[in-house]
Amino acid sequence: MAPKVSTAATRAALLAAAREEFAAYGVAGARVDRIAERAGVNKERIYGHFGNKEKLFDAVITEALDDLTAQIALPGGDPADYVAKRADYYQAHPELVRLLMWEALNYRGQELLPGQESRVERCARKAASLAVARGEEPSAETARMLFVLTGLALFPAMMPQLARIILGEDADDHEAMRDHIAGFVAAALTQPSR
Amino acid sequence: MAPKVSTAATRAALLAAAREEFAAYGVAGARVDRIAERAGVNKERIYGHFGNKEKLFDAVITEALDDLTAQIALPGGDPADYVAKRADYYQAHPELVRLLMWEALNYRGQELLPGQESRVERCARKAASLAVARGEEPSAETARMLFVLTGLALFPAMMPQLARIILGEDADDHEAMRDHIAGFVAAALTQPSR
DNA sequence: TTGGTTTGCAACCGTACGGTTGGAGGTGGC
DNA sequence: GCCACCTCCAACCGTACGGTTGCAAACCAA
Repeated sequence: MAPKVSTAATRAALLAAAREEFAAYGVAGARVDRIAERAGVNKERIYGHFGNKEKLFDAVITEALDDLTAQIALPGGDPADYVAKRADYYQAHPELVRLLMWEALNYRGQELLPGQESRVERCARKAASLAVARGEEPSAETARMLFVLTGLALFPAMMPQLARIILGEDADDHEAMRDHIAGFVAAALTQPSR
Repeated sequence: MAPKVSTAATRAALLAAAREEFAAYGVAGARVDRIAERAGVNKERIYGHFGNKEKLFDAVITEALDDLTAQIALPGGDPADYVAKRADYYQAHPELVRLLMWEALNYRGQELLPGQESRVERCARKAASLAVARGEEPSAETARMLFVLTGLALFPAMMPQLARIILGEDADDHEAMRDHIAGFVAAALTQPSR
């Protein structure tokens, strides 16, 4: 049998190369030749390891976005600080933001891919952490709050074009936007919950 | 010369068909044969009117998103109500939301397309309206506030997959999410501005 | 030592796709 | 009435692309 390390290394190289290619171009725009070249592996190996281009995309999405939710810390006592840190993280990792967007566009109306259970679980723990920090029981309302905080953190990195239209030259001032969002969250959450 | 009405009708049919196709599939995934078929026009007419597939996409983006900003009313005295109405609008028009996302993914790091001046101008007027409603002078801060309100309204329609992960079955409860967001905005904006 | 399995490669295949071409019909100006 | 121009069509073209094939090398178990 061939060395397992080598087989695993081939697979890892393909996933890393595919992540870059799919982040930049999406499924339809990505090219399997470019992925193979970037990985330094023969393109037939993509079919050997993953089956076809779309299954490779599924694998990239599952792995990358699971990694993403693993990296993001639990909300602590300060939701404004949490959102600011997340906004910084997303700004620093636009390729992950773009994968989230390709995910949304590509899997519209579909069930979650297999393999996303831990991603769901981590988000449930984040919502629970947020509830506890607010002295509340976890509920649908705290899940919505987590979703809204996630949206506030993500949106600037997702929509640079819209930022350019609304903000003009200020669009590039990430710190100002991050601080504005943090202030917005602080203002919203110093009120007693509705 | 051929009847202008007929020429304009061909162009309009192509744009309408292209809007649906690009909203669903993006540039790379869209098919010019499908666009022509949907428009009931020969595919060569796409090249006659627009030049190539990407220029057709540019035309669709410019027209559709200019229409979008024209349709959205100015923020009035109640930003929470404004955001709720916009959230409802985006939920009812997912194809426009998707075009915004394709725009963001496709034109990363590029200058705005020619023809978007009125879109920029309308957004400037919205930011000004928001400032006036708050008894403030228009400033970078009110532009950021408009951007944040836009993000809050858009995010649920943009990220149904993430909604599914964070909210589970509640992801389909648009009214609950819209009201949560409106409450969040009301709470944030009853504070004196920082 | 041999045979079977696994992994990987170079070369190749078929077609789906964006785009082009040659010609037809209608219209208006002279 | 003729010619030039505009617009549109059916048929076509070349190639970029996802995916496949036949074979080689390495490894392991018997």
